[in-house]
Amino acid sequence: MAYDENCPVCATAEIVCGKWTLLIIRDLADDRQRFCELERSLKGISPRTLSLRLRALEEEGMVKRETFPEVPPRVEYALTEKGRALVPLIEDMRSYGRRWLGAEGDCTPAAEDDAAVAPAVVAPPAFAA
Amino acid sequence: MAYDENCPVCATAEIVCGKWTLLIIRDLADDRQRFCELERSLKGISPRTLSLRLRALEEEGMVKRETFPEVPPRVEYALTEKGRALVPLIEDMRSYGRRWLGAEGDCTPAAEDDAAVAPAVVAPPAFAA
DNA sequence: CAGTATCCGTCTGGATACTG
DNA sequence: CAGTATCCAGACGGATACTG
Repeated sequence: MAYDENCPVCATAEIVCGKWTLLIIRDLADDRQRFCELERSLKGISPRTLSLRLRALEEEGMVKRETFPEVPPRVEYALTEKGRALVPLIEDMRSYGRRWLGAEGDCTPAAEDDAAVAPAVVAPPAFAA
Repeated sequence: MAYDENCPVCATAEIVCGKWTLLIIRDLADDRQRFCELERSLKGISPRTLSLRLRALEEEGMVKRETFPEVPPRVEYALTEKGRALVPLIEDMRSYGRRWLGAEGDCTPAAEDDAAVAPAVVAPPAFAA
């Protein structure tokens, strides 16, 4: 982009401006998530975009990526301290949206849970070529 | 864009995402500004973009436009209550930028004032064709 | 001064398919 | 599951010139 890097507002704006960035932070605010969980809660996001955002967030140090060398590959994403520091910003946005934009939904991953029971494993069968 | 309109965070994000939007709000936070003043403090913005943003902000009810039928045309922009409600968000961003992004500048229009003395009128001569 | 019109490049992000 | 590769459309925004 092209504005003053030294301005704290501008600098934060550059991070915040990505279309899904804030939503990812929001989804990660409650607890760590795996790639596919984010993919589901961020309904409509493409794997490419999610991947890009996650990578950028990781490079900026706001998200921590953890890999588990298991048979069904598992990767979890969580906020770092730097990332968590963004949460109040999101809360402000939520308040604003409710108060001035008439957006009443809560849009939290938990809210759109159809079955609260643990799905345990979605698809344990092999997938190797 | 394409995400949940009912989510307060998403709804606010759509407003906040425009490249210059937040900066305009910030510049208007202190006091009302005219078009050319914004053009100057938002160094680098094109009149087209400024015009578009201002118009959008006006339609969304965050900015109030006031015209003065004077010989050198004068138009001033000011925040509405709805627009002013965005200021705390900007303050959060400023704090974040300072604390985590190492952005130390303040980027306020007043700060980059070269000569504090009133320039009175920059170019009073006629400009009519 | 306060914009608008036109043109055009860039970047973002979606769709789809494929891999480790 | 967790991505990556490719292709592509459309939005965003800059430059420049011109008008009321």
